[in-house]
Amino acid sequence: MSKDTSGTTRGRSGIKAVAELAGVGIASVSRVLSGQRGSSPQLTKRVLDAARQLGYAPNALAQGLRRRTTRSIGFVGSDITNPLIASIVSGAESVLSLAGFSVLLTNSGGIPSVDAERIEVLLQRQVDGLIVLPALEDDPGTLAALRNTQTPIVLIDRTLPADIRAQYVLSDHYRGVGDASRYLLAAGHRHIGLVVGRDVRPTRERVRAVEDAYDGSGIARDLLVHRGTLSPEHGEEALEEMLSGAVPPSAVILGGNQLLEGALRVVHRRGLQLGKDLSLVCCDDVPLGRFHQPPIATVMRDSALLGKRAAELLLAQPETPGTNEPVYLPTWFEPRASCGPRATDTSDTRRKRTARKVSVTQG
Amino acid sequence: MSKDTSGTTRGRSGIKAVAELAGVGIASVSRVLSGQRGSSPQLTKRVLDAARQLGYAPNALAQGLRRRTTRSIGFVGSDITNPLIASIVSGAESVLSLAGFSVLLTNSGGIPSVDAERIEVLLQRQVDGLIVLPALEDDPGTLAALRNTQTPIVLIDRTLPADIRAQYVLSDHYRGVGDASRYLLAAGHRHIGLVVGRDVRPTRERVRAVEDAYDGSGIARDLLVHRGTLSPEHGEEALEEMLSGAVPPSAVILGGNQLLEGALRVVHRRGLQLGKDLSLVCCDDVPLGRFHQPPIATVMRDSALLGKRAAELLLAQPETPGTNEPVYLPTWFEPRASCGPRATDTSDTRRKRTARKVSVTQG
DNA sequence: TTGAAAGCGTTACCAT
DNA sequence: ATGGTAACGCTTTCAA
Repeated sequence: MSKDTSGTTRGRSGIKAVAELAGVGIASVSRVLSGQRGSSPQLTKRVLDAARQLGYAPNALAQGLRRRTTRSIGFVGSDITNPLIASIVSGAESVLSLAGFSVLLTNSGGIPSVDAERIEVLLQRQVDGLIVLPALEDDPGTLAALRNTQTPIVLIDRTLPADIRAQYVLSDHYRGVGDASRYLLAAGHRHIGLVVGRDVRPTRERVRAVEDAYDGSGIARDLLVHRGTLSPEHGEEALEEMLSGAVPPSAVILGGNQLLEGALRVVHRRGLQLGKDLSLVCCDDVPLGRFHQPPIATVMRDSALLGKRAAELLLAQPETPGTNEPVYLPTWFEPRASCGPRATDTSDTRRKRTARKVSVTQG
Repeated sequence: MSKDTSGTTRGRSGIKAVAELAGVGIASVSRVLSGQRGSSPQLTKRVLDAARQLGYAPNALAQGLRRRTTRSIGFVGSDITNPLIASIVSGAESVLSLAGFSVLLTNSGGIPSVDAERIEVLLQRQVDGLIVLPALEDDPGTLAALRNTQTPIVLIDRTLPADIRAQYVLSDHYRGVGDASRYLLAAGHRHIGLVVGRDVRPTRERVRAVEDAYDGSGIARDLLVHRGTLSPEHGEEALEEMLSGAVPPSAVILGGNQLLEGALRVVHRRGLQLGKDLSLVCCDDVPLGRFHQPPIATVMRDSALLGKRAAELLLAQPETPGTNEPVYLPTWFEPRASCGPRATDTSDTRRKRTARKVSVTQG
């Protein structure tokens, strides 16, 4: 059982054991190991040797308790399974781990009360910072949890009431969706469908972008907005409902990549040909989106960059207390074959050219 | 600045403050708040009130230091951006957070030395358990890091030397890939290409599965194995190379979902029609795989379940010390239109029916 | 039932 | 340059 051939007897040894083995004081061990200068070469060597021999590694809990900093940050998102979120986490983690920070990951499943609870758990764990993508921007519980701390907070793609002390990393959804809308309008589409999620910043920006695109083109607003959750199921339901309506849109913008799968189910079931029978734009890339037949036009963004910037904001915090300007990150429209000119088919006569404005359907 | 309208002055208050405000001893506060019975109703009420009034939340660091358990587990994987890994993490997180555990997430980028380093960091942070998907099964550093601890460890889809004290959650790749192979052989394919990653358990099982499928069907082994990393780039390179070879396979199995994107680039570039010019099988689902034209035949598995089982093993650890049987989880082949019968085209005459056995190309 | 005090493994102050 | 010691915030004997 106990073959101690190796001279290295690793195990649960504390700083005390190192001090004893090295024949020095506990404080000296601490000093040497935390890389502070002010120790003689001999002492340093003795300590280092002893530490190595014991396989000593400091207890981060004790360090954190004493130093009042844990070099860890918490991430609160809805669902790591969403490639967009995964990418954000990945971007943040790469920056943070390089700086010696660890990431505490939490999924809330998009449930506001869980958001709040997880934020509280992470704060109890004394994280040095929080990156949050809350499900809602006005959930009392979530806001209370965020208000209840001095810990630096970075929000991604959300804007919270001004009394919340936080920094923001925001995507310029307005631009990408605006470009997509103008592209569609230029292609002759006059009735655009927009599927969005809950009332958070990206949703508002996207709606505004399409509306402004209509206005800017001097075309009467004829926008069909469908609100729900950003799930494949909602994507399916929303598109089905839109296409079954009295005046189906000839082009649809999906405000979230998770919607695409559901939407494609409808497209395939109905045997629609994208870019011809229906033009489709998706917000945020989906792995095989560009290999779909036809490729799916997409409002792109560098999602890993969102996470990186958020992490950088957190890391810079101590030095830069004042800079509260939100960080804006670009989006851009990549037209692909899923978008085509509006079919000038006979059924067009069916359309009532009433002065419909913006109609909203709850999903 | 300091509007103290609310009676609740939340903040950094410790257990001491609660004790003072309640006019009781520190120990009593601890007892009440950790839900131990043995306190009078009056005491309990006083404590609870004081705690609420101060917005007190215990410091998990101090608790962990004292209790010698942190209710946190570490996850070490290559890349959360891979939907497979994301799904595993998500499965684990759902089980763990329900049990009050937090997850420390780490990405190693598939670099063995980083695996080792991250394991060590997590151990320093005193995690109560580790879920690991190391890049290699025999990296000395990684093995040393794992050996150097009493902390419970669960490995996913990897088998390590017997001297490593760990539990295993393994997918039955043999079955799924075997079924896929038999399907292809039955469809007339005689020369199958297999793209795999590094020499880890899934790779070995997949190779073995195809070989055994040949043998079991009484067909001479004519397998072309391409080894590399499981990246889109390698997928592209591998397929390109295989198809450019003297005797290109008529069917290819991709041993990893990340390969598909690259492979599809080749397919589209060459204008190949899947299921006709080339049959393609992918291991592990890719979001839009079934919506590709034609849909991609896939060796499926419940990847979230891998994470869940791993988490459950960790949570059960204290009670079940002995049970060291690996947990086996199924995979299954879902044939889709990307697989078709072997084309009996003229170029068939070109094939030299030499007694080639298993040829291996390094990627 | 309650509370004082020791101790978890560090760090940082303050002498020496 | 070095080491003793008091905290850090909590849990857990142990006495009362």
